[in-house]
Amino acid sequence: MPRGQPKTAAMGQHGQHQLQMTPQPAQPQMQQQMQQQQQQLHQFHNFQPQNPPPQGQAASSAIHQHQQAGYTQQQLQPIPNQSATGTQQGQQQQPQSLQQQQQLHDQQAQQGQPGPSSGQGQGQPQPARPNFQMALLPPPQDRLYPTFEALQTDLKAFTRSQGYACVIVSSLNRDPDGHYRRYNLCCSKGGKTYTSHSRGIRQSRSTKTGCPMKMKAVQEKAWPYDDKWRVVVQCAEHNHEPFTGEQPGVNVPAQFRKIEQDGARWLKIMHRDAQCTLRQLTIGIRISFGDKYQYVKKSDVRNMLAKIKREDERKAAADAAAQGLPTNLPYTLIPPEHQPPPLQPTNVEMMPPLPSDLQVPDPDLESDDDDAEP
DNA sequence: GTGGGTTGACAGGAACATGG
DNA sequence: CCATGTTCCTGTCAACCCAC
Repeated sequence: MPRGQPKTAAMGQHGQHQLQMTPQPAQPQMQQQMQQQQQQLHQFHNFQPQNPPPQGQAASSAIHQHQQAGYTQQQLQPIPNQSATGTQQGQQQQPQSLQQQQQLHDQQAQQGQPGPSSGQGQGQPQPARPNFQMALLPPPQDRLYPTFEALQTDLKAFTRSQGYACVIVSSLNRDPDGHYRRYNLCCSKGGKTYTSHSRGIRQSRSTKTGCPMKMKAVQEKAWPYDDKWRVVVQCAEHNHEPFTGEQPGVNVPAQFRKIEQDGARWLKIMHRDAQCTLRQLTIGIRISFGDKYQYVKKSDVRNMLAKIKREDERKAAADAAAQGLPTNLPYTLIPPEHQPPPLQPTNVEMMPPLPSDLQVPDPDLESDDDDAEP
């Protein structure tokens, strides 16, 4: 939630928010646009993984990574003059000094242009409302996946190359085994609205922009799907810039900063055994896993260490409980040999039955019908 | 700069409503 | 019955804040 901005502005209905950067086409035009995009993607139906581009050719590490994942360069390469060109350039221009980047940012700020993430050509007049749509291409819809996990993995690789992330909005339509057959997905900048319960103590804000992009992942039984999973894009529009990845953690969706089991194990060892500091761990995990954790922030590492600590404590408590020991109680138990002997059962005198004139009928044995004859 | 506590944001599941 | 949308709840994440 942007600071000082009413919730309804940031989380408004689709197409009504202030951050609408893509002009809303008429409905038939949008359909045509989507069809064109799909045709563009369709020509890669039988694609083969490409060889890495030769040295010196403009190809970011992210593109290379997703080529390895099966995406062609053309698929991943946004159309020139779009913001994503700058996005990719931003990733390519890593050697550029922070000072230079700051100067560029300052120049753009003075010219009223978006930040370096929007990557406009220098010295040329820029449109006030750039269209980021081609940079944020929707995922291909012509692919079938054996599992939802496979779909998710492929989707994640594609959306990462396009500068956005997808999240699950809801899951539904369970089969007899209890497995979901459909997931509603959306851009991480969109999705469900959130009614804040903030008491104004913290200056926190939502990262949502009310992005209308949405799609669904469905497992369909009928031919030609044969119980396979596929993606159906319901709205391809975004209302925000793609994330740049120019600096780790800046503007990068949390979904691409998530530390998985391998990273967590590495952190655990380096923190506990090597006694590395938070700063050392952050730098270390960025460079030790290739591009996988290149966007991880210091706060991500700290939160992961806290999670590891919580899990360790939980495990220790579970082990203690399994041994019959107290877990997290503020006291300890007296050993059995020091406890007093158990009390012997004693005979308790029972109450005599009530006299007949003091007895009342049992309500449970009565009829619920008040009008019933006795 | 770092570690840790605190607190708001939000992902995801579940239940329910609605309409074809 | 199925598809879709909405709301509520809970656990986790993200980031603010402060002491050191």
